[in-house]
Amino acid sequence: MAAQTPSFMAGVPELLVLRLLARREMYGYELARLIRLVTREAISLGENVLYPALHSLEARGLLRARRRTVGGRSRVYYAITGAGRRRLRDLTRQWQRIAMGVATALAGTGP
Amino acid sequence: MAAQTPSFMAGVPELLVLRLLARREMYGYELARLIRLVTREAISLGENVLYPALHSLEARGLLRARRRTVGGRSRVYYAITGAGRRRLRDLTRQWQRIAMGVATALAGTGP
DNA sequence: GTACCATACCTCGCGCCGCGAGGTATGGGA
DNA sequence: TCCCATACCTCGCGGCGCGAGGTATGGTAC
Repeated sequence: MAAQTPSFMAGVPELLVLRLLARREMYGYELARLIRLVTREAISLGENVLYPALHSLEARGLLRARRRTVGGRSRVYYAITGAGRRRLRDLTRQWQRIAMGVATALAGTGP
Repeated sequence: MAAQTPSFMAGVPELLVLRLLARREMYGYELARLIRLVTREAISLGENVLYPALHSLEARGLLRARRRTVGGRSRVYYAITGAGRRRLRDLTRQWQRIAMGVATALAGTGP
């Protein structure tokens, strides 16, 4: 019924994850830190958001996961697939369309 | 489980409605058309999205509704309240924070 | 050796909300 | 009379963020 805190976050985790993994292979914990860094603390994804998102993306064939042990630590590295890159392009376009629309509306005359 | 089409639209209707009503009192159907116009077709809110949003905003005291008959047509006009304007400021800040973060992340070197 | 923290992964359940798919009523022009 | 634009509404599905939990291990400090 009542909207408490509309988060504006819908779809953003998927977009950011695909975007960052398009640069290089990474593991979950690393992604979480990098997202905070790269958005200058504006966006912070909890692990309860990040991990389910990664699993979903992998299940849909947009990411590929492989287990590696680095420095005694076991990690799950994720790499973007071809389908993932296509998806990234789509999402980027969608995001820019919406963001442009909102920006235009907000910019209209007056307070 | 699987995300089909993450819409990036969460919270956007509320933000746009408050923004446009901050300029002047309007009725639902008018809002729907104006949103398409003001976002240059980038955003189009169906009435199934708009009306529940208006009801929710009214129930939360962010809008005030009054019935008027204009040219034989019965319309429900909505006006923003003081709480509505405060909410608008909050949402605008939140939106800009997220949008800024995403833009920064997307702008990072190379696709 | 043990307390503690950062690292690194995970799940469950709630609740919000967009959205497809419907429905009703009326005024005005063809 | 038919039809369309206007003007309002509801129900139900399903995605998804997010709070709140849980587990295991390596390194550092006491």
